[in-house]
Amino acid sequence: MGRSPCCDKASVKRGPWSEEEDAILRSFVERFGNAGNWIALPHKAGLKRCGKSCRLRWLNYLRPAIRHGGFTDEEDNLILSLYGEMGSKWSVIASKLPGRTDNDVKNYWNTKLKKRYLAAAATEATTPPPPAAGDDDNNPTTQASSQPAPPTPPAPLVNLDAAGLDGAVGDNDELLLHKSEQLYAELMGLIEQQQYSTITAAAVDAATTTTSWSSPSTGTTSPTASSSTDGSSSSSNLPWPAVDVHDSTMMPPLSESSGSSSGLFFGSHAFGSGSFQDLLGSAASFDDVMLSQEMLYY
DNA sequence: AAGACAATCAACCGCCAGTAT
DNA sequence: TATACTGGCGGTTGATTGTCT
Repeated sequence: MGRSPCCDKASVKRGPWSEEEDAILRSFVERFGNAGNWIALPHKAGLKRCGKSCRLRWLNYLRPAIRHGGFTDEEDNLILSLYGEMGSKWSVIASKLPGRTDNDVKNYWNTKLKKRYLAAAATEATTPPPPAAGDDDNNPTTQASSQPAPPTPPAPLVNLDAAGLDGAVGDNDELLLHKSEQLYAELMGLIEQQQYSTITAAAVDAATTTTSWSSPSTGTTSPTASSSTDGSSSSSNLPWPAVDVHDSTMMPPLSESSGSSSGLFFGSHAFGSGSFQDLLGSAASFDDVMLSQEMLYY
């Protein structure tokens, strides 16, 4: 039997992510996690993206404490050492390098380290082998000892399904409205801050050096700022505490999804499935969408 | 200045393993 | 037990950027 595709490729957007999409995905994941299901996430968040694409975007780019580029000599050596031990187990290797993704390590290997490795291997062929694996100089535990900041108490996550944010309107309308208004305000704050991120990035980087981390056992968050080496927006710009979902298994479990969620509230604005993105696509700018409030009520 | 080439890296693809039903 | 579904992974592609001629 053939394998069913994870999404309808004809109806999902592909290619580079826009700032608006990043903002939506970031705000959604930091608030709700992956809602228990990456495949269903774009539907709930109003993104016309494949769930796997959302997951990849979050894990490789939007996740807090991500570092891009600027590999240190220590990291180089560790990658070379681990590759020699286990080969192209990029996820394992990346797990030994805080803030690095498997994709980054893989790209770095293919573009830079591979040549060094092959050259070293060629040299090694004519000389005695190096010390066995497990050398303390490359001990991952030692590497991890420089890790950041202890976790701090988490911000409570809103349970999307339990809160009825799937578009259903029940007796707790006021509660929903309140939560929705908060979300809307937060999203607007994020967008506004992103407009100035270029200006403030340098100052933020200079002022923030800690990273967020969380406990898998508790799914707690560490709402500390993260530095960004490339000047891109980071959780430090966010108006709410960051949820660390370094590993998706760390995400706090949400209640069972009904599977029929059909929309999401931002502020007093209810977005049906895909409707938010529909508006984005038809508007001249993201601001146009937000300013056209009457369009958002339905 | 412009074209060719190389390097980089975000994103996609398809497979596999684990889990739910 | 069989099947379907999802998350995760490694390999690969292709657009963009930088460098060289």
